[in-house]
Amino acid sequence: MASSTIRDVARAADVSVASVSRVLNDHANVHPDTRERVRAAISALGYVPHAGARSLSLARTQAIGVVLPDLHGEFFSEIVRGMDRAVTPAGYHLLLSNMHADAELAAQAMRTMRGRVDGLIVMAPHLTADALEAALPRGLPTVMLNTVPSGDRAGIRVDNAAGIRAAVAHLAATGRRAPVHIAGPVGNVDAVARRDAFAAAMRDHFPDAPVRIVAGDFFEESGTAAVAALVAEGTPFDAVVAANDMMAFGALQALRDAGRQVPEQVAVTGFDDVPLARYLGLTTAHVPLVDMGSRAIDRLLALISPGLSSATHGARDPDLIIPELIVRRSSGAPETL
Amino acid sequence: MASSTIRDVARAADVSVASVSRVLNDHANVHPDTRERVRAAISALGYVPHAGARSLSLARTQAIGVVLPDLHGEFFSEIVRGMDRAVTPAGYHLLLSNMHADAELAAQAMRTMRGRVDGLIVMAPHLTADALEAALPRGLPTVMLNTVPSGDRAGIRVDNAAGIRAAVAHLAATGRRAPVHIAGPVGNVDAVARRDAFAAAMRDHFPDAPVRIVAGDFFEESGTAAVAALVAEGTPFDAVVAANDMMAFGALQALRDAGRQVPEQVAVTGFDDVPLARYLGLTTAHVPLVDMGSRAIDRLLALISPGLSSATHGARDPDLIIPELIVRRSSGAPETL
DNA sequence: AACGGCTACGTAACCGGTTACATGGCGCGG
DNA sequence: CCGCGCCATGTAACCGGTTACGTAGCCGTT
Repeated sequence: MASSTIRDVARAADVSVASVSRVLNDHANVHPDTRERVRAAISALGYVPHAGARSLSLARTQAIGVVLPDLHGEFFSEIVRGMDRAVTPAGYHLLLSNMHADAELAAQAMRTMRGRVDGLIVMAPHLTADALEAALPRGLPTVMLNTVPSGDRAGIRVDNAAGIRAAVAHLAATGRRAPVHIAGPVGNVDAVARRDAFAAAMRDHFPDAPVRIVAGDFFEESGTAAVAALVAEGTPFDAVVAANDMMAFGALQALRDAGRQVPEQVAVTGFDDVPLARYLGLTTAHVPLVDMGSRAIDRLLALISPGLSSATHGARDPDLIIPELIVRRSSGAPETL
Repeated sequence: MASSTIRDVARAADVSVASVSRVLNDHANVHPDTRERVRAAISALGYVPHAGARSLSLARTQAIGVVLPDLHGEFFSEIVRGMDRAVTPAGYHLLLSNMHADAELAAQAMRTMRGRVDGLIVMAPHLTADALEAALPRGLPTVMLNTVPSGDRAGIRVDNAAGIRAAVAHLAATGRRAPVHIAGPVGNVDAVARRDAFAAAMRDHFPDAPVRIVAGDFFEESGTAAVAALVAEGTPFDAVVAANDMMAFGALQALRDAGRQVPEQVAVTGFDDVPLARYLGLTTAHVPLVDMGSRAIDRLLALISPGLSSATHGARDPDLIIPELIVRRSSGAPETL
């Protein structure tokens, strides 16, 4: 029952463990007869090498740790899918760990990765640079995703400002007069960048309009609540710029409940372009989520084994992703999909 | 740079590695002064224990392997989310591995898990029982998800027949006359069960109608193609029973393109109830995906440490999940959502 | 015949933890 | 004052692999 070890195989094949190891790893200098005997013993015993032990002696685990704040919604699952896509052909595995908001627990999560993985992808938009730097285990190659740039660590980021600017410019160009912003959680880098970009874009495109920003938390319900509150207060607005798609969906829901026509009376835009956005006809700043995931892995793998860097990505700064605005029904595009 | 080991800490604190280990694991019988010295040395060196080495000597990795065929779509991501939910509080991690269709590669994937994880969750609806049994490493606790029951292994399954029966009965009850089925990939257990259940349900509810089944592969495009083909051939039908939600979405798309009204002219039902289904108003057999994921983990954890089984689930056969039909717009429910 | 070099293989150290067992020092009862 | 037991701690084996290094045997040269 207890699975057999390399020594069992060695005994069965009447050779030393070294020879078994050589056969397993296709090393040269093994006599064909010996190789055959070892192979036979392996399949007779049903031997499967113990990856953990191998990792320890090679100091390579063939695994990549992924630390992220949540697995909710398509946003994260798309990114993880992208990572998986890139990691499998390279012979690596993904070790998932989702961390809680608390900085101490986050540090905990990152530390338990040491000795388990060869590198780390960290998505921690809610941590400060200091907290992060304190939490990261030393000597572990790390790539940050949508996280405050910290020291000289590699990171892949989305140009939040560009996405919001494009949305606001589009609203101005299509004749809207009073956009409001539903912001993401306080303390989240992306949320903050988007909020600031909204304020700046308002000054550029709507210098005379008040800058209205209402709080949200990136979840659908907060979008619904935000719009419901605006409606209840009687605040005038004819466009909603949500800081992410999920809140935009919530906003659409609330607008429907309030009997406001989209896009005739109110335009809605999101951010991320999760798959659902296409189905629901949401205008949004497209972020190549799957691609971001695989790109992060490629970057990390290059860090891990510097030699075989597979032809640097063409672009000038491949680490800054510029979202592209996809115009759909929710902001007035003719029926598509 | 190179991170320090327990021996470095021992040297710095002027104690033996045993004492350091005792401090790390909160063992009794360590003098408070010693404990303090060790703690100081640990933080001075920034020492983080090497989980791999620990695993090897304890023969416990605190990780669960998840082997699945694909990460595409919400189906899998919801399940994985459920797993993560259950695994984190137990102090375990998830090691993802998605396997390719080929049985040999699948076996490979499962084998490389040995020594990396304490248990395995296998979702392999496309493998035969034999192939599976041959591939599974011996002595590794395993729970199968939507997979042919093999030997006495634990497994969690969906009652495919019940879901399809409910859908067909609903269509009959609401006056449809000629349903067609879009089947899933050949060789997939769930797909086969659903197809057979459709044929059986047709005999029960529509004894005079022909049983029309068209091929699909669980992806959206195949649903679109299937309906497009039916329309092109002029085959009469007033209901589409898709073997999963994604194909149902594709069918909706194709129906819209063909100018057929849903649900007036054609009703559509899916299977799974992925989150998207609610947004698009799809009638579907609800499968508690997140719950299935966590339940699989609970089951596995109980297998791993038999002692502390956390109160068996109330139900009589908690391992067979009965889907419940959720009726929405696509089959004639009044406007919801 | 002596020697060098090559091939095939075994021995044992090592990766970084855990822990059974041994040990030394101390307090305490008799 | 002796001996017992307990507490705190150290030594070294072990988990299951990999591999540097050593060696035996064989061949070909000179």
